[in-house]
Amino acid sequence: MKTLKYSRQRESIKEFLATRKDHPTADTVYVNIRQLYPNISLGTVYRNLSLLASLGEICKVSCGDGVEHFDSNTEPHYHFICRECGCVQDVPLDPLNDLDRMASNRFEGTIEGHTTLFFGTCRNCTEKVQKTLDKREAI
Amino acid sequence: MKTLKYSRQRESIKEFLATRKDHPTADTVYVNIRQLYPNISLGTVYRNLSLLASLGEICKVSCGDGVEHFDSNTEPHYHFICRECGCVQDVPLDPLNDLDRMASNRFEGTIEGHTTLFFGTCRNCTEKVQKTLDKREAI
DNA sequence: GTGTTTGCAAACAATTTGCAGAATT
DNA sequence: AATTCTGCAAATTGTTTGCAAACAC
Repeated sequence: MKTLKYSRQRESIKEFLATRKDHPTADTVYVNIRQLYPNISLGTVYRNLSLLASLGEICKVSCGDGVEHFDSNTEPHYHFICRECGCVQDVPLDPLNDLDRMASNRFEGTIEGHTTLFFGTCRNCTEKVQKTLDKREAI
Repeated sequence: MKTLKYSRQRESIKEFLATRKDHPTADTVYVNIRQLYPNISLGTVYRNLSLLASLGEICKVSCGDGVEHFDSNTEPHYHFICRECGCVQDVPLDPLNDLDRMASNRFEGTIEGHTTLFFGTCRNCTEKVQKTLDKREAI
């Protein structure tokens, strides 16, 4: 029988994630938690992130950038990743459950859900690109 | 100036990928190409897969399973990953360009496109699960 | 006291890279 | 001849794991 025991490290990881709406990586969590618990180890961060994710208290977000991101928002929702700076953001769009039905109709197997990842240029990077163009124009 | 030179290894990687509609990983490509070129190295496979992907001749598919998959079909299309066996398949559903527009309306930044990954149980695994249930019922 | 969690370091898996020699143009 | 590509091995990166001590119940 495996009961769950309290740990301040786990608690503070959960709290930290809740304060962020970007989607930090394990390493970012580590660096930040260390300000409160300087002795915490990266292994502990990874262990707790996995545990919390398997308990459904947070969720793992894979964006194809080679690193896992973590999100305190466990409601299914869409994400965006910027091709310029790699930042990950939420897209405030209700997931289309129709998509699952449409896919089921054309797929031999059981479809349980989907994730959608938008890509493009984030607001900040779009502005930067615009400024660069403006400068060129001014010459 | 960097011109592209022919290489049989690269050619055979491209040909191999074209014969497969599952979405092999670099290692699977490696194991298979080795039957034709026993001396090929994993590094060469990785280098060529990246090169081909950046040329747009194949594409990289990230499924959140920790390994990159590669696809000879460069048309944008949706994918499915099985939670049981981890296999990756195409979902024959036309990508919804509307989604990009809907997301753009609610997002400050430039949305260029999206990928969608369905998850669930593939046909094979669904059948297996069904057989297990049948057996239990029969007792 | 029993069982879980931690910090640390070592292990691992996927991918990338440096380099001398082979292949392509 | 000039340049690109390959095989090999070593390096890098992100993540997991084994273990003794610390902590929670």
